[in-house]
Amino acid sequence: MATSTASERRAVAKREYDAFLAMCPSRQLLERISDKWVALVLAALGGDGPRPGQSTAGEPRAMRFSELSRRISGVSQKMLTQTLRALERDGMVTRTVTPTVPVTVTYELTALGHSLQGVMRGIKEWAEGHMEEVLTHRHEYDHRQVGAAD
Amino acid sequence: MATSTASERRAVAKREYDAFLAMCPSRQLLERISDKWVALVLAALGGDGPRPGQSTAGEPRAMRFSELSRRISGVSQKMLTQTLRALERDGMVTRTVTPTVPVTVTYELTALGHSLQGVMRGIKEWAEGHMEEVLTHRHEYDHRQVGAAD
DNA sequence: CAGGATCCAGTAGGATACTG
DNA sequence: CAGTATCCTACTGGATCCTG
Repeated sequence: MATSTASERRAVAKREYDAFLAMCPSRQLLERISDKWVALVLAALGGDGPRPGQSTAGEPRAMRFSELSRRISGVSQKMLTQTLRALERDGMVTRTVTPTVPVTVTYELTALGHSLQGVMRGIKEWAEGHMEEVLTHRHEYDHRQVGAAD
Repeated sequence: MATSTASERRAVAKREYDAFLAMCPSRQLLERISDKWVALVLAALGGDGPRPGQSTAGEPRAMRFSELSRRISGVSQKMLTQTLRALERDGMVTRTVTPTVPVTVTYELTALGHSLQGVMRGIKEWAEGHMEEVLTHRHEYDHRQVGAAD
């Protein structure tokens, strides 16, 4: 509310906000971004993952709605729209409408979105990279249930 | 299953698994860990966040069920149990039962869990650190709806 | 093509009560 | 203390239909 600069406020915020507290706004933000679709949309816009053909992987990139929809297999258009709206509202992506014959809409990461993507990329890559290990643990765990009682 | 080393398998996995694919196991793993409770439990066990009093912040630490429950405000015991079970099954945490008078159960991060926690910590901190910025964007966005039609 | 509006099933998740 | 079991609500999210 005061006339402090953004950097000033943010420095304070780091100490003020605590996601461990149920009532803290940062808790809601954590819930928002702790979402598989958010992770995948950011990853897609961030140029993450194996792309068919060569590409400027790792570079942020504007993508159309249908393009995103194809890339993130299994996402419904409702969820995609919803996720994009939320990300736009939070200032993570920009939505650009080009009034062509059938309208063209592109989404692109903002600086803020890109900073989050950097962090989220780690999550997705961790999941992909530790899959085997986790699968092994699950197998073991499930067998301990039916197996020996020790 | 084979006799390859963990690092060998992981190197392959990195290329095999793709969370963009709906059917890929890594997608399910991404869904699992893209959960606010997972993030908070890992953060708690990882010694994250401002702790009342001084503490060995940043160091993994064994915590009791009730302790976790208190630390993560707003979590129901059902969700906490469920989250801990899932994390245990996936090999992220160990559950230790000490047969004292009222039984004592402690949870602790495994090496695997700790590696994930390192990544997740970024998410939580990002949320706490960029709260102001996001709040500002939301405010702007919401006002564009009712405000001038440009 | 991009997405709003609806309907509706499935499930996440809270409240409560009981147990070793 | 550290759960398990049950009930029940509310929201998630998919499918479908419709519009600019």
